[in-house]
Amino acid sequence: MATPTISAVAERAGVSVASVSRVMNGMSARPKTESLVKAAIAELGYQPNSAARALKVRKSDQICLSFADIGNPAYVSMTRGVGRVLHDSKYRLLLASSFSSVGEIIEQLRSMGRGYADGLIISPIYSDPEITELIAQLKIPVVLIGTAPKGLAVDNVHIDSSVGIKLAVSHLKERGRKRIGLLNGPLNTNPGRRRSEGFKKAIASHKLEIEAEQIVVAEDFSSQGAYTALAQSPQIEKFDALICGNDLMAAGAMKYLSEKNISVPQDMAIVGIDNTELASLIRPTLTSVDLLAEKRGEIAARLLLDRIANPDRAPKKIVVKPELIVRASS
Amino acid sequence: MATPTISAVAERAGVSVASVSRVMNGMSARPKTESLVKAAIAELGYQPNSAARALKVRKSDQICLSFADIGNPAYVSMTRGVGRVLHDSKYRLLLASSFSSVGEIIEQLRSMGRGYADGLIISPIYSDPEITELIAQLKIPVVLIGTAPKGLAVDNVHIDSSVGIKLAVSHLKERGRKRIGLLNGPLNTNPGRRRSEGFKKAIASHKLEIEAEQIVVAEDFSSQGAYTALAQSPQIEKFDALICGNDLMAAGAMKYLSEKNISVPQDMAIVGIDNTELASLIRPTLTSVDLLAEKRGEIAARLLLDRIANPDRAPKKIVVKPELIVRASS
DNA sequence: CTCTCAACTGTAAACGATTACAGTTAGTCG
DNA sequence: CGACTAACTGTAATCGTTTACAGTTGAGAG
Repeated sequence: MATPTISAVAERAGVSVASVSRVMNGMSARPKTESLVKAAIAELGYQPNSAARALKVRKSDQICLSFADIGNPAYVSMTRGVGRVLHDSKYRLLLASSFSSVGEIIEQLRSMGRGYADGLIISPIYSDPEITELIAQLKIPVVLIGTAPKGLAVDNVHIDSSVGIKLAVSHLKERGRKRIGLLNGPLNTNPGRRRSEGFKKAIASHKLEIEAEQIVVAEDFSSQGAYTALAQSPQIEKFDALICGNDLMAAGAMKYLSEKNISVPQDMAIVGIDNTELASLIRPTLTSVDLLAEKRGEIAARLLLDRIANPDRAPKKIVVKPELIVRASS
Repeated sequence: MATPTISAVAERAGVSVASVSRVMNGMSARPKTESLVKAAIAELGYQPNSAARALKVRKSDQICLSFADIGNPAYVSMTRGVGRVLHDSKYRLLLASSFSSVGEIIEQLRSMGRGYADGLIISPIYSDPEITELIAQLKIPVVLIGTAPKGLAVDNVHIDSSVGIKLAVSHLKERGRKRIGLLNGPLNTNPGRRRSEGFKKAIASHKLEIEAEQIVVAEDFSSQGAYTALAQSPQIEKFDALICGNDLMAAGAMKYLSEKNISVPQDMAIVGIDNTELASLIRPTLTSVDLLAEKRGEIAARLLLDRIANPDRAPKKIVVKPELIVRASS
């Protein structure tokens, strides 16, 4: 009852291994050969060994998706988008998540040289020249989701979250808010940095109408982190609008505010980011900037498949536009 | 600049390929040999080809996690638990999600014979004799999360969700609720079926105190599905308590109720299932039965690693106890 | 009936690692 | 200093496929 090999099938069908291989791979064969082989395959329940095949053809039929933390809903959506596209292809999805340091990303990128994936979709939360260098040296196609370091020739799906913040700020301004805060996550991450930059730019472009602005940095992008950060920044309570680093943080902020009897949106407008399902489930429903993570995952996966099929085309950069979804909180 | 092979390293170091392999795998070697090899590896940036290794040693260093839908928060938590455990091992995590039919699960199980995973953690949403049969025939260790078909000798992590429902019913009864409904997901799924069974049992054991009970079946486990199902079951509004198939459904139900001006918990107590982060973020905060998905994922991963290390031990069944987390909604 | 040639088939050599087995070292002891 | 032995090293076979190349087949033309 050992797992049948291609030679067992060949013997059973009375043909050569080459013929079996050819039938398996859909190359032309005499009808009689084909039926003999197919019968033998069915009888033995033969499944080709993927390692042997991978060794020979230098393809693993796997695609690796690599991001910081599977706990983050935005990455989950991204995974869903990638998964949906790959589901209809021959590729399997290898998840390389939960790296918590630059060193780990580097480690992971190094190990891509072992050839266990035919392509990589990566959304690095940290920027680092060594990471850039490693990505550049990778011999498999790479799609980068997020801010691509200049000079790195890879396909790139980008969403300008600073535009998203600008949408939020303009919206708040139109609603007559004048004292706008940003409750951000850590600034040593790409998303954190870009949110702060975008916020400053947006404020600057409206500076006549804005009376006060402030950035509060939480220790992570969680609801608890947001709650704690607010508790430690009492002056922010005097503001009339708060943009939060993501929907979870917005929910954490709303929890804090309701405990302090600061009403949303009357006393304080709240805008989240990511437009996750959460936004429509909490009360008041949450205005949120949709960064279209699932769609970006889909696009990235399609770009990758396209690039695998067509390795020489020039790298593409696809820019996705954030959308502001206005609900009751602002 | 072709990828260096073990022979290149051997040549460079002036030793045989066998020695290189031995140094790579930590077997004893003369100090001089070891340093020569290590230097050559570093100079060439050698990474062993995983397919060649897999072919020879018949191990892929991959573990497959297979479940219905990556969109479901419970599975996401599970993935997180599995991921955390595997992160500290040599195994990579292969995700096989999004099967939408029995046929697809079968297809997937079949392909496990290709040897691309050393172990499988599966949480099948449907039951089917053919699935059972295929799992039994698999030559790699399997851990099943969920209800194991009798007679199937695999490691199993089980949570008795009917106990969870019982906790919820008892709790509601203690709070004086007498007309209790269950807003369930589809009954052709394992979770759906078990929730209904548990509900009926729990009601039966309290039947003196319960005046009315009803099961409403939504078309899926989503918040939208729950919302729609409630809208189509007006009589349920007369009930004074509603247990929901998961937290998302509970949120959907609460949305519907608030639109109908039925106040929670005064007019209607709500209990969710899964105790996701959502439960503490919505208002009123949601009482929920924690099915400990993340913990189950962790346990499953550990069971699998243990079984890989120790293939002959008897199958274990680990039963996890659901916990009722009481919050404001009940 | 033989020849031609296109279409198919089989043989055997890869792919890049691991490892049994035999051969080589070099250290120790008398 | 030589013999013995334990420890290391090298050669070559092997894992299960794919595929180049050469060999075979058979249908159709003459």
